Amino acid sequence: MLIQQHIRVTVDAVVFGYSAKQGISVLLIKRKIPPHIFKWALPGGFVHNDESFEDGIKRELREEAGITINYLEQLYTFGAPERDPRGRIISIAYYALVDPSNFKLAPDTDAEAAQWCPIDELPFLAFDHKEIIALAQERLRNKIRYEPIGFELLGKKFSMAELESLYTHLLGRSVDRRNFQKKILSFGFLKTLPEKQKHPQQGRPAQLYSFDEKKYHALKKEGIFFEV
Amino acid sequence: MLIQQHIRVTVDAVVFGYSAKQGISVLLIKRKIPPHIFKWALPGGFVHNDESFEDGIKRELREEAGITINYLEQLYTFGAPERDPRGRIISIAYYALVDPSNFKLAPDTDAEAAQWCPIDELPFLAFDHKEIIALAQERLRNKIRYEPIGFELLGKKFSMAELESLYTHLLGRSVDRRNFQKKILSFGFLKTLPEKQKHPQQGRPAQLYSFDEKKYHALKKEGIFFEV
DNA sequence: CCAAAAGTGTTTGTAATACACCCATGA
DNA sequence: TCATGGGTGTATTACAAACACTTTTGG
Repeated sequence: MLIQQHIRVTVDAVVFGYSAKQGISVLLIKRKIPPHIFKWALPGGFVHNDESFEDGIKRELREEAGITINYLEQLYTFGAPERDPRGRIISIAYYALVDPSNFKLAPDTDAEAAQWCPIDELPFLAFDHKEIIALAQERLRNKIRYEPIGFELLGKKFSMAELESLYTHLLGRSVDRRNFQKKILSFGFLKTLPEKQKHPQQGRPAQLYSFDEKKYHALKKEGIFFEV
Repeated sequence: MLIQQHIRVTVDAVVFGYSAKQGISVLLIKRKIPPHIFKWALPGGFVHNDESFEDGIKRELREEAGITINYLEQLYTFGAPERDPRGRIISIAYYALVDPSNFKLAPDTDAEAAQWCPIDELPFLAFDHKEIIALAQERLRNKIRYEPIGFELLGKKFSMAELESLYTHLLGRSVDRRNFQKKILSFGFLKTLPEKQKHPQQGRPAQLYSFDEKKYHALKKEGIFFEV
């Protein structure tokens, strides 16, 4: 039984960014071709015949937004027969974590505009992209409970308060400052830097930390647990 | 930029079964067409143009083995450009849990033979299927720690010892019999049946239990945690 | 010296762990 | 009555959770 397939394959990315002001944001692009022309959508596009999914994602993100990715992981493959009006098009969705302060958004080819949108203020989105974001958010919320991937959303140096605020946003609830610090430091994958935060807007300058990837990977091998 | 895609899409399933004698097994089929003719492989095949992935999986499993699925979940999509000698063929992998005592394997169309193979005694497998099984096993091991999907591998009635033995196999370590029972019963989603195991080979007959899906789903909504 | 945010320890409750003897059955 | 596997309770330990005052800085 040989059936001629007409299925096309896209990759789409849910790119998460974090800033103290806006909280968790997602990168959206405004479509400049049909279908759903001028609607907001996830960055992504058709996979080339000879490239891996990850290469495809990175190419699209370069083309559409010019960003630097800290973490990239496959999320889920969406393939409902009616999800795209152009015919059978499946989407292999990835999610990515970036530090938005690291670069300026620079839309290039397929997208009219690339923009950060706070996760709680999403506009109407093309295709099933809202569903994809919802799944990515759930995955992220689960994942940070047993792997410290939250660090990928921060810059190289950060204060304990910034880290705590990030987790507060990710978990959707507040945590006790003292218990949080105790727990995080007990893992031993934070380096205490010999410098303090410069020019706080108000109050005492905070100790700065950085993430020690070497120590983290050593810990990870013996199985980490990370409930905060 | 329009690029003509030539990517074909398959679905493959890692079907887990459990028996007291063999432990955790995976369903394999012997290929009767090239490539990798006469090699063992995962059940699966090309997705039809108008069917969902899950429908495709179920159709393939019906055709190739005639089995009844208790649990089915998407695992990962494999798409390395060189993973199939026929060209660019990606595989959307699912994993499934079944109760093997529930049916007899009945190979039909594409497969010469369908057979259970203990997870620790896998033969050479076609394509990247060994990698797929490894990922499925890891996922299963993680998942049973926060959701009681292990029950899908058992029959309707089971003794505490059978359940414990299942978890021992899944987790790859032994657990304390008393603590295990205490923990499991404390969740309250087991029904104590008014009957005992008949004709034990030796020793005292065991109390039988069944899984109470209603209570489980109620619990699940308020977030279950299940470390054993 | 005042406002603002950072830093820090102790107590209490709860859940995980470790551990050993008696019970019911079939041969 | 013996061998085999099933059933059960308690003490200890470790970790999570709750909680408030002092310190440093800039204005």
